[in-house]
Amino acid sequence: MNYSSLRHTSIFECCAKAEIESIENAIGLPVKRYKKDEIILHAGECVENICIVLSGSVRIDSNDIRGNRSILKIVKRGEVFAEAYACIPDVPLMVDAVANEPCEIVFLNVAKLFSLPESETKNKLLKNLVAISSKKNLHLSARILHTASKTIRGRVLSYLSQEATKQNSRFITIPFNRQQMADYLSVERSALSKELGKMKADGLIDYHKSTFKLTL
Amino acid sequence: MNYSSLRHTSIFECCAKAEIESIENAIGLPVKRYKKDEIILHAGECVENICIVLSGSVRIDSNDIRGNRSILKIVKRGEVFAEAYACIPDVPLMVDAVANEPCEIVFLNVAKLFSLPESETKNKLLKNLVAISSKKNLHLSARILHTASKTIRGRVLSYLSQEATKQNSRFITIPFNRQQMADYLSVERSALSKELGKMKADGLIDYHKSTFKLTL
DNA sequence: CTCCTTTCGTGGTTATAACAACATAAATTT
DNA sequence: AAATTTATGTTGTTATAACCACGAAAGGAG
Repeated sequence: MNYSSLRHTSIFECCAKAEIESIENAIGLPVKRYKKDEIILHAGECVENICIVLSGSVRIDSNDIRGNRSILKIVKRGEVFAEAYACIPDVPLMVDAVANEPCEIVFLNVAKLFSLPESETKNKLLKNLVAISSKKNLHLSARILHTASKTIRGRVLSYLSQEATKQNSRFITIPFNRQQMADYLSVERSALSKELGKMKADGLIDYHKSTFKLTL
Repeated sequence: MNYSSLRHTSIFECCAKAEIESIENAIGLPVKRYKKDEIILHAGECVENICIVLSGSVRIDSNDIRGNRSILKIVKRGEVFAEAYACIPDVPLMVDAVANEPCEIVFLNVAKLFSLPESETKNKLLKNLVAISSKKNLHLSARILHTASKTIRGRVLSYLSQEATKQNSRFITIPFNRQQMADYLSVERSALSKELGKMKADGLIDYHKSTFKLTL
């Protein structure tokens, strides 16, 4: 097992090598390698493992009934996925998890983790798990908030305002290009470009690429 | 303290009276009463307590920059709110929590809970916390999925399909009236009514009030 | 530097949803 | 049961965003 990589994952944060070993001995930490585009988890199946991305990256695909694929999320090295499903038994996956590039995934069985005798290490893991889940919660809630407005302008303002608050500045840099920003706000790219242009003309914002200025 | 009510909350699920008492002795479980429409948590403040609804109900309000109020959620008796914020220190609330009717709220300090020595009871609470958070996660993800489509029809189908899967039947009852369904899908009520009518005409669905039939 | 690819903005067209106003039906109150 | 309120459906109008096609700009690779 590659402990140095594992130590830098969100779920094993603040764990020493010995602690990870003790977990491995107690409940096992199987690793699996996947080729690019290989499916790691299929929609419909039930999972009982938290999946940890040791290397490479994974994309979470939503495939609605009529074959409309859309990428919900890219899970990067050190991050985890499927943890919510793993913590709620018997709920079938709504999405696919696919290797976005060659990757190694470590599987952590949650039920076994829970049934472990109390220990400092177990406690750390649970704490980390709560933090991961809570953070994701806040992100999901924020996105819902930002896509609540019926107009593109409203969505953009909602999103940029929050970013401005977070970054504590009216000059903000967002982690998206136009297409990604459009996807995040659930609008069409060119329509977003158009609206951003109008907002600039109206003196609401200024921008260049992914840097924006809110002219309050 | 009203232990019998507390025992039936999601966070204290499966805890005996003695266990709750031990938690109360160790970290305290202050209770506060609120009048209808009294603000329990203000947007902008940071919270460190999980808030437990002992009686009454609480509504989570989003007030965007331009005074557009919208009800994000009603938290009922036995449920908790603000838990995600409480688990991630120093993140300011994006929403208000307001007493929807006279209510009693119990406050559970997460940091204190985490720093408690390991015990069976602490373990139960953490497990419950993970379950609560994970469940909420799945709900939020589902909602994002359902509002991803750009058309009302797509959103309705996405939502109803999942409900059909969950309820394991093509006859489904949803927990919403039209207005609530429209809010959930982020569309306008009358537009939703219109589209539902069209979908019925197109033979896709049948419905009466809040019961639907997917004609696959 | 040139070629190629990707990203971004623009214009025009069309589909769609928001909005407003009203009608009908259902539920609640008295 | 009548009256009031609330929920739902309907119609028409208008604003808006999706969609399509294109061109310009930026970024990378050879």
